[in-house]
Amino acid sequence: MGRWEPDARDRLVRAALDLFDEQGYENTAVAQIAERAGLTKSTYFRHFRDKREVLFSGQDELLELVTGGIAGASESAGALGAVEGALVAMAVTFTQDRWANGPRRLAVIAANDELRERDALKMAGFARTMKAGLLERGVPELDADVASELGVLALRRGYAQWLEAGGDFAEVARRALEEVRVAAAGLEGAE
Amino acid sequence: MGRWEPDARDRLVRAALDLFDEQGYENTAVAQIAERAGLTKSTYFRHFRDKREVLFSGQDELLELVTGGIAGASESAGALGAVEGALVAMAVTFTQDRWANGPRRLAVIAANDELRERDALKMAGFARTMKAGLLERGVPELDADVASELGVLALRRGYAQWLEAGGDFAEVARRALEEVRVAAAGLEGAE
DNA sequence: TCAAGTGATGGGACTTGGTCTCATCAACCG
DNA sequence: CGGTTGATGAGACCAAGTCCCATCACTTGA
Repeated sequence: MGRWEPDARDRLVRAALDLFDEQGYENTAVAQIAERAGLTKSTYFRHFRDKREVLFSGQDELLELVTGGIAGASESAGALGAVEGALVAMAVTFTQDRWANGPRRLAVIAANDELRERDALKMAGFARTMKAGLLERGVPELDADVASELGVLALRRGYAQWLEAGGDFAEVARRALEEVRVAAAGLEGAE
Repeated sequence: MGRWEPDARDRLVRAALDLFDEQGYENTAVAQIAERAGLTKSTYFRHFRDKREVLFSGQDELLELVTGGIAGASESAGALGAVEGALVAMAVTFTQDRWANGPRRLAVIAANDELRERDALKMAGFARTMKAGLLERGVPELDADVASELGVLALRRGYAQWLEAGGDFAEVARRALEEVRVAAAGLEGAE
């Protein structure tokens, strides 16, 4: 059994989420996750590079969408327009069924420092990728920095809103970005 | 020897930075850091909660300055004005002698994923603390989110500029924040 | 002056994350 | 039917991190 059963990766993800949810991240050993999935520790580490990553798989795919979304934005679009292109491009992976476990996943991450750390790194990765794409388009360095940070903020806010209320992710993210843009434009200086 | 020699913590920090610099973070064991500092692994973990943290000590102190700086900003100051208060308040710890190893530290962090991960968490911590302080002042949630993210961006940019060019940190950070503010205000929408 | 107390350290056992290597077994292919 | 491929199992191994207890330097109070 186990051997050659399909979807080893998915089984590991589900087992991990269940166990983290039931008994907490720290009280769960990798060997235990593997066992529940009908696999072994060796196999776990063949699929995920460490204990945290099981909750963050699919990131690479998203980064490619970000890069493509920014590069594919219309010539005339400004920095934020290109960032919007990135958010909209990400929408193809944000489908209801694939993210049914989104809220549980968020709760588990929020409850643990190690996981929040990994989450912060992932977010920084989005920002870095957006910034690189913007620089590629000729956006000045400062503008690229600001636009990518605001883009990640919009992504975070949009994701949370989408998990809560559902709907079309592209639309939700677009609104979140516009919201953030208006707020940023309205901030006054210090003097 | 070693026992009761003063400054155990500082010795550990210096030993760690030296070793990470010489042979890389991954190739350095905690026991080795402790040994170079004339201490043992046990003592190391009494001073730092894990291997990464030795490069990030002093964070709590900075968070307190952030909180104080925001709370202490003048009544009439807006969100960004309060954030500026936080950056200026942090300047007391950014003195040339205490940060002589800043560039080496940055290089070591940039060279390693685990350390960049911790760095991302620390930055997220600054943002969270700033946001909390702004909410405390009655700033709307969205504005607090945007202002704190821009504040952290200004902190990062200002810190890098200060390490490179020196000068008064408060002044450098203030300029960085204003720069970021102007760039954010100038970003156009997507339509 | 000395005995008790305090606080930082040493030391070592132990668990677990993570790496590495080799054996095994199912499926595929000629 | 025999060889190849690719995912898995098994187990040794190292380092991170936890825990507990002994030890020693220094302080305090009688």
